[in-house]
Amino acid sequence: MKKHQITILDIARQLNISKSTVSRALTGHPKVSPETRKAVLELAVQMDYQPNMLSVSLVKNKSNTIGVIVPEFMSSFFPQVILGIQQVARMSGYTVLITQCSESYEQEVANARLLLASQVDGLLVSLTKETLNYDHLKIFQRKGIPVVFFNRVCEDMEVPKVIVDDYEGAYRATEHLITTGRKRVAHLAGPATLAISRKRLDGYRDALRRYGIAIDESLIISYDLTMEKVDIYVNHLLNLANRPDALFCINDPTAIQAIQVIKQRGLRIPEDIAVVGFSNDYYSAFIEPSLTTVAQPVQDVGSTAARLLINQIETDCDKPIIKQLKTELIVRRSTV
Amino acid sequence: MKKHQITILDIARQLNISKSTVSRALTGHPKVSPETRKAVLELAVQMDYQPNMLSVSLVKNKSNTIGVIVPEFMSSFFPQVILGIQQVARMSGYTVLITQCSESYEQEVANARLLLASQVDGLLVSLTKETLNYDHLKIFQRKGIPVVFFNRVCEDMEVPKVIVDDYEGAYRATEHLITTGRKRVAHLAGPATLAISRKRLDGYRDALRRYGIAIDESLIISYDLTMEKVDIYVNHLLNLANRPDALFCINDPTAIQAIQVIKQRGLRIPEDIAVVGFSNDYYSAFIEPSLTTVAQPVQDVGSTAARLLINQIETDCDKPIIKQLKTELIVRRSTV
DNA sequence: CTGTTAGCGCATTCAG
DNA sequence: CTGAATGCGCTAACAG
Repeated sequence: MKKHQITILDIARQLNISKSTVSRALTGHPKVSPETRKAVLELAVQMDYQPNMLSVSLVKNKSNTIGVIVPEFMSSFFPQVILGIQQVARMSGYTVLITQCSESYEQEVANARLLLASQVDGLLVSLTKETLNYDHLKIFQRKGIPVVFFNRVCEDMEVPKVIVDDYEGAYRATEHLITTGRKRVAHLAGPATLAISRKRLDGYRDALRRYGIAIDESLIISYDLTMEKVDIYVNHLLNLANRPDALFCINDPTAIQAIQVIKQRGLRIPEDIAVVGFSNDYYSAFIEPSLTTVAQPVQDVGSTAARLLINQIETDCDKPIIKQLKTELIVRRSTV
Repeated sequence: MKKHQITILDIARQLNISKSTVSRALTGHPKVSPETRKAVLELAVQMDYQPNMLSVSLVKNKSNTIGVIVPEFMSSFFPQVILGIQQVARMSGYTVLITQCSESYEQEVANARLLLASQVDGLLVSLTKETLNYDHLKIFQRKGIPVVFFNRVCEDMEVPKVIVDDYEGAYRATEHLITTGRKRVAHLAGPATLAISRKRLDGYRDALRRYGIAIDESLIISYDLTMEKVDIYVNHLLNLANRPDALFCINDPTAIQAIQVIKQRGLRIPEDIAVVGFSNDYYSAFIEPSLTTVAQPVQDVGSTAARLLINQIETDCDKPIIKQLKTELIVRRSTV
């Protein structure tokens, strides 16, 4: 069976009037007689008429679509962000085209091309851990398509960004570990390519400094966010002659994995070693011991990013604002 | 700044040749001289030319887009399924347009209209818990747009479906509880509107029957999947004069929430009461105690559904196959 | 091999 | 208020 659709022409013929009148009636144009309008509208619903968005977008040079590029879909973080995005997009009459990169730069480039070809009116991006070149995103700017970054932002581009205060969050987390008596706080950091990794690392460092604790570089390990590596690095830390008594992890999945390793080694949490994560993922409260973590306003990240973008689309004013949302330390049993 | 794009015309003018030749060169048409092709291709990349998919889709009456409607985005289940979908879609040259309903029927209808207007070539759907009327989906059939259901399927429509063997999974889970010595197995079921709820309930019932255990209706509670209710119902079960010694939950989030309640009441798991879930969500292994659950091949659900759909789009043969994927019981510490 | 023409479905001129 | 005509960017059929 072939794809068939009802067009304006079909309903124009039925009613024996011109296409333009039908179009006007359908789009709520003022200059059309009440009777004609009524007749058109009724026939339209009766015939299951759906305007062809492709045509509309083509002729208006506006697709009412915003593209989203996220690095991954495994953790609950990005799906949640997307929830926030969709919410405000829908309210403003935009469709959301979601693409996902599985942390691959190549995939990110491919997704960008795709969204460009799809004529999105704006782009919301969070980078993969591999991304170092931004040409595929700069094309959007050059073509006059607004771009807004969120979470994993690009520091090379002068566009609006939505982030959380990673520095502050990391500082508070580390401070919490110190003030609860820990002396040797290790940090399982993210890849240095990501600004969030660097900021969290800075927060960690500054907290130690502030409390007069010498920074031991052997306690800082950067890794690529692949879960298998966590086992290796945590075991390495636990094998150190002068074992750490606390571990601050770049995110919750990392922390949870670390906890598994620590428990397997027969060490007690938090007595032998305290653990804190970052993000407050949905299940972090349920694991044993429940995880102390830095909560981010996940959906807010999405909704503010979308708001910023849509505003830019509709007003053409593009101040490269950086919205920094607050984090909150959630203390649970992995530290106290 | 206004949105501006490079068109075939632009590159045709630069090269002083006709638009059709450019088009042919770009689409890899055989009948075009190597020099022209080379020149066109080079200029195209140099100018950042991106074909306008809206036009292409419009003229070909094919958007190379498949629409996806999922009921929710909070748990990791649907994002994972989507991963599977995207994988095969991308390989076959399709874009995926994802929509999410927050378990609202109205939202589902709105999403369907949107996808229809977007001229998707096919539709992948998993129903919300509220959906009882399927008119918004039948429109696709009527217009000759293939539809494939997955996970939460519609029994009223004769289209391909991808499900897991819910009955079998539930049966095995219940059997496991019985053979490990439980006599009073309760079931926290999903809403009867969903076929998966009914099938899991049937599996549960049949397992009890098979082992000669009388079914106590007071131990079966159907609920609407809103987490807050779990506390109420679990407490109710625990307050029964003849308390259950096992609890089979419709899914993992429910089971995890139930575990929290049980622990708060000071009961031991699995000694006082065993718990089993369904889905094997990512974090189910990490909670305390780790959760015995029925694993589903999540990504496979997505990929097979996508394969079924694309096959239907491209061959026009629409046997309403029902693919039933296998489940696997994962035994962890919440039961033994 | 290449150029010309027509038309996808729609919104938007411009004339009545 | 309504109809006819134009074009969005592109492909396909038809002529050279």
